[in-house]
Amino acid sequence: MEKIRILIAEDHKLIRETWTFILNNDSRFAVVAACSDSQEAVELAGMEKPDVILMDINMAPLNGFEATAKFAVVSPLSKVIALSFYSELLFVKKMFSAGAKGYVTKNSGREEMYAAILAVHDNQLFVCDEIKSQGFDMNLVPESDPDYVESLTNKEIQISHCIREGLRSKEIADKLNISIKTVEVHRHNILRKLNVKSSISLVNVMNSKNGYVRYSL
Amino acid sequence: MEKIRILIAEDHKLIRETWTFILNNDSRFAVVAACSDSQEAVELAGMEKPDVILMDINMAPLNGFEATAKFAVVSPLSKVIALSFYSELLFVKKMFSAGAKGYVTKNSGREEMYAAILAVHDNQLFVCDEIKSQGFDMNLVPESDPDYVESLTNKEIQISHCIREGLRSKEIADKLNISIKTVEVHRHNILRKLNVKSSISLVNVMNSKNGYVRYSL
DNA sequence: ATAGTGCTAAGTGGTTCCACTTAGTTGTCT
DNA sequence: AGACAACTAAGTGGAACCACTTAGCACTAT
Repeated sequence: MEKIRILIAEDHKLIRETWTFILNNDSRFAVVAACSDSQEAVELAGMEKPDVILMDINMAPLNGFEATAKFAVVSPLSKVIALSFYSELLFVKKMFSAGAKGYVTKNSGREEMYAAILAVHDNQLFVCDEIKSQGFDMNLVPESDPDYVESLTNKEIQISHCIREGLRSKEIADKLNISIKTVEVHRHNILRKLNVKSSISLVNVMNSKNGYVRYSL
Repeated sequence: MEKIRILIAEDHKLIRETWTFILNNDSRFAVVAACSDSQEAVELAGMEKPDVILMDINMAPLNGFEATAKFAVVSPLSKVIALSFYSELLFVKKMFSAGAKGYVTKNSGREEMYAAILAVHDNQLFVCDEIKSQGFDMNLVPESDPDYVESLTNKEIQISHCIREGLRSKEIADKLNISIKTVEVHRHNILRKLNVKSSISLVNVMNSKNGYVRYSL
């Protein structure tokens, strides 16, 4: 039985070193490379052609989505498992749309990680229990639908920035010279499109480095 | 040479199991107990009298400060090392004031964790490089430096973390087993003390490491 | 010309947040 | 014993948020 060859891309040093250590101490696995830089990860994937790539979605300079798309080019047979501290369904859907085969949050156990690696290596999709319990249905991920998550319009992007800066609907309305009701409609549409449950969650999504590309104006 | 006996209190299952595994595979250390509940951690500390306690600062039902204070009662010789994803200096100072002997963020490496455990076990104080690089001076930890800012109380810090994570007052109340009205009072006091006008602004302050808010576009 | 998209905005109704007050309990320090 | 701080929690009132609907106007691509 050949060992499953693994690449780890994770910017938290503690977690990266820890997983390298743990997986290398299990006869089923072999960590062939580990790095904290997503661009480097793409290059390493091209050279090593690992069976499985463990990929934090919160990385630089490429975010998890962009990196996953590049893995498909440089090493199409590698299976990507996304690692994340957050369990926002937005991220899960985006990562699967980008081509990931598994998604594991940091509330998962070690056994769950083993299961994830074995599953994707066996050509199955995998999501951890925490995501499942939030009602995520793997069958509803159309692999071929890049716009599964709707993109924001210009106005929505502008207003999402205002929200992030802590402005209230009334203040945004004054600043943009529109009605507060219009702002509220936009706010509602933003939350719906990004599948977050409150403006505070929106701020977290925007403040996280993995930021959703289209936030730039 | 006796092994250093360690208790791990950490609610993220992945991290808890991982560290249990790693430390148990090092001849210098022995993990005698691990749990995800801070109250349970206090009880375990009383029974096991571990040499070192690795303690996440954001736990329930007791937060890291409260738990650290209790450790000093039930097992005065145990050295507490605080673990945190965040590096706000305010929290570092609070933990040292509460009696912690070390502070390690999750950006630290495995070797740094080993060093921390060995250091506190040898009656030294320890902070990780990330904290040091932010200008934290261990010598300036006067057990009594209360008015740094108008500092938050333990409960307020705990609740501010919950707010940051996007939890609503009701959800926080359920998680901490207190009334929603109590949560609202704490929330109000947090905003007043930190002089921010909304929870969203609070999140921005907390998401920025050094107190200013970055809005990179 | 017609359908589609985006921006605008009003309305309704429920929930949450925010500000502030009062007040009982516990624990600590002097 | 008295003062003080922290935590608890109730109440009041108003503002803001959230969900959803309807609908007019401008622009564009088929």
